[in-house]
Amino acid sequence: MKLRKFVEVWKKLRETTSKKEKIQILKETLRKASLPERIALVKILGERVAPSITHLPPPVPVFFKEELTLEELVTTLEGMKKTAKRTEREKIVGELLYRMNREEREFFLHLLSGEPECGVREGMLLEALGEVYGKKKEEMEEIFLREGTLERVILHLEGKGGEVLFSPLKPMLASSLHSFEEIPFLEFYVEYKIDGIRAQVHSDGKRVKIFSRNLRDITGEFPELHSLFTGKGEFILDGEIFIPRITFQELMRKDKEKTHTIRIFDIIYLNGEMLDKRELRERRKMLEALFPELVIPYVLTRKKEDAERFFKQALKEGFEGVMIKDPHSFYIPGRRGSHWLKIKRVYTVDLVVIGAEWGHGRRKKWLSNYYLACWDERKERLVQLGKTFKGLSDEEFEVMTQRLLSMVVKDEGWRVWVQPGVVCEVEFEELQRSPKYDSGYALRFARIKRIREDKEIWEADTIKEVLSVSGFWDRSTGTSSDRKSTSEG
DNA sequence: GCTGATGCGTC
DNA sequence: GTCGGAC
DNA sequence: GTCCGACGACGCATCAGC
Repeated sequence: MKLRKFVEVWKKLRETTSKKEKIQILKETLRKASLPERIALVKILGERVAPSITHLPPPVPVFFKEELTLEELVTTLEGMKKTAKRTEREKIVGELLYRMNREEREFFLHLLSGEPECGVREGMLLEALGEVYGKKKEEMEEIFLREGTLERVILHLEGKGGEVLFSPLKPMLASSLHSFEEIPFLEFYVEYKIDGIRAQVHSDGKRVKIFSRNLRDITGEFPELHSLFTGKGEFILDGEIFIPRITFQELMRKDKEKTHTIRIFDIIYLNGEMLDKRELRERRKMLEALFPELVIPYVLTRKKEDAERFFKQALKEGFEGVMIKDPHSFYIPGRRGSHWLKIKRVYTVDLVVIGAEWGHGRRKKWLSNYYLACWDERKERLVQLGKTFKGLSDEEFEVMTQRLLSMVVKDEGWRVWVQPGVVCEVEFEELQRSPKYDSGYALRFARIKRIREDKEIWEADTIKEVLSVSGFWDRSTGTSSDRKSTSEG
């Protein structure tokens, strides 16, 4: 499909806000398109195919007569993301620009800014595809869940998919639970939750491939794990890669000699059979028969106290928390349902707001990202522990913005520094060493729990208190902690 | 060769 | 990753 | 219930500019 032609479609999509109309447009376009064109189309509209680029280069003359097609654009952009260096990137973008007319450039700029911005994403594309291939909505969703990407949905519908082994599916996700009281199951699994790297392991008995949470092939990054999975038949497993007793931050460091290990918590495919429609209970049995030594530590119970006990044990051993799972649940790829629940350790401290950034998009009108600080040891100076934009409602943003604006001591345009005055109760999941902040530490997953109107700034915590609350020393020295790191606030 | 900026991956 | 909000 | 936008922390690779 000529790019020029596609841009016409894109403009039509932008012109209407009607979902029905959009689907109609997509349907007609898809129907007329060839297979490669269809794939290019769903990729450009439904995925983030464009790499980001900060400085837009000028058009670079290129002696090339052929008119740009959508397919060429997509393959070029995909190639860029993989291999191209920055200078190379700019050259490629420049060349593409040179070959585009005004309207094509307009579209391309939108694309480079992150998204095509025509109000179409996976959901609508899926519906339109369904109409083209004469499939019901539920059927399409089913296929999409299993295949993971729209491209693979198309191949599936064309009868060219069906390859199960070595084509990754989206891993099942979990929702958060904040207390053990809320566990909704009569009987449930409680498993250790490991703070590592999600891994989907495929094997046909000889070859092994490992995929990340985002379906990237990470086989080559963990050679020491391959031999665990050969000679045991055909299967797909779901698990977590980690190194015992080290923090997530250390796990991310590449230059260490330490060996990775893996724990498995699910099996999705075994010797020719997809197991996603088998109950977890059954899958667990199969997994245990196949890899007894690699199964995640777990208990099966009806008692919430057991869960709590297991949670404490998990923390003691340096894990992140526990997962609670319904033994009767299916494996639903890509879904964040209520069949899997996670309960993680959280810490709470009182911090002072020392600055804020203006928001973007729907938060444009508010100061929406707050700089958080605690006292240094002598309570002489406030030192920053990172920032957060999470936890406040729209209403609270409004109030906070006005309040902070009245306290500005330095206005830098995109952000302001304010006189310390606002104290917040902040929840976070881990204290990390920071190369960036003057405190030397940063909070991971920080969010504001509430504004402490009742507290003066000198009642905020010191760095020493933050360290102690988060059990930082405990974990790095490997000694166990009895502190009240809890999920129940 | 160093430093800071930028992009992308993990969570 | 988390969170609030929109659908 | 589910999805989406708005953004957090780090480490690593790359590269521009010195």
